[in-house]
Amino acid sequence: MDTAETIGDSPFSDPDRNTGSMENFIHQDVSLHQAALPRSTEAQNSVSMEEPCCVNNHSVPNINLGNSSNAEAFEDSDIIDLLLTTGTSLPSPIDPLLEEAMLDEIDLMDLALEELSQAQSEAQNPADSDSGLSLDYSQSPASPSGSESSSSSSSSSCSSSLSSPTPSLMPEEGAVGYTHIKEEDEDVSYTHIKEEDEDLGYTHGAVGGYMPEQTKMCQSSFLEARQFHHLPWLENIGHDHTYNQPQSQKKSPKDLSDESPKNTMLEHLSGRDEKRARLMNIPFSNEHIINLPVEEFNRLLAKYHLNEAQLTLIRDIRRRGKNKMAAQNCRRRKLDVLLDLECGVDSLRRLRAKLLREKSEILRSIREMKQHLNSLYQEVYERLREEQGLLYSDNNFTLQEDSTRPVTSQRRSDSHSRRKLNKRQKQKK
DNA sequence: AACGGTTGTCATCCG
DNA sequence: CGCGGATGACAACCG
Repeated sequence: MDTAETIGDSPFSDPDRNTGSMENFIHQDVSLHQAALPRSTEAQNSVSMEEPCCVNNHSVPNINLGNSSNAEAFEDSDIIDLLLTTGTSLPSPIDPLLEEAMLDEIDLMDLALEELSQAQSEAQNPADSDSGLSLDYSQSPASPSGSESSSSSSSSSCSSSLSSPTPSLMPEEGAVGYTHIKEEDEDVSYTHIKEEDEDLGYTHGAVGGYMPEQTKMCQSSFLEARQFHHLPWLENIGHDHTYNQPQSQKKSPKDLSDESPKNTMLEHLSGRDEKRARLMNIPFSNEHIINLPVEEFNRLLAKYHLNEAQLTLIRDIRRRGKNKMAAQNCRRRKLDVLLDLECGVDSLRRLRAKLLREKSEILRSIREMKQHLNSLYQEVYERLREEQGLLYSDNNFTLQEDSTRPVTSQRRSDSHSRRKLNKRQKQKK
């Protein structure tokens, strides 16, 4: 069952998410295409969770299956009871009504789901397509690992057009650090440090914990949600899984080319720690302080004769820098978890709708079989009556519509009257 | 001006 | 024990 597979395919449990990500995309595209096709009876059953999920409740409230006016009106237990009782000899008078009502409800649900799918396919025009969006990720610098690169481009496809935070351009804010240093502008040249940097062979992005390998099932949901509600938080999420890269590398060409006075001012204001480092004559860049591995970091410290204040500042800078990245990772991860949960909810909703639809199909076939059986009974009874018509009156037969055993009781009464007749004949003898 | 979102930072826990 | 990552909490800033 594909739905079960999809449900079990939790983004957290998939060890090989990178390879599966593109397949998910293909599936989604196919599903979208299918969803846009005219609906057929068979197609109803093909609704699976491969369709783009993460349809937020708030974005399409009319499909909320939790709505009592919708398919929820038929509780599962009711349907099961219905299924169980249809096999009994007592035809429930509400059976047909219930079935019809349920079918109507399910049809309404189908329509709602179909409308949703069409809205999704319309939202994903070529310019907005996932692949198109992912192209923007070519801007992002080489990631520490190839897998992460592919992961980021695929899993965060819906977000790449979104404004990725460029902290390097943001003014420093928030709590004040441990070392309070009077901030003055001093022009300390780093020219002599460059050579040292190259010797270190330091690779950007070596630091970082969260290696997101998750393939998001719900990329399109971002587009949807943004399209329908323009949720501000969604505009900044975007599953940008290039968490571990130094923020200076995450600057897009657009940012680099944007040399407006405001940005230059921000650039100037940014880097409180950078200024402190200059003030304290720290002989290497903050980027190195933050991103170097411990061993190389210690080696670097050993190369210079630094006083206690300088060492303290360097350690603070390193700690703050690492924690800054960790906080960013943490927040993005939190959003990912949230989105995955939404995907899970949506998948379960779809599964529930599918199961309800299957149940209705089963009920429908049961009803047809009962009608067929009834007609067979009637035919048999007509032939019996033709053979022994004198024994029965016409009003003796009343076919009970939609009953499983209309003739059984009839047959019982027939045999009963036959026995009476034989008894009378014997008495006459 | 109030408010919600974003971001940096600190404190703390944990491996 | 120190280090580094994760995360809750807080504050500053922004739209």
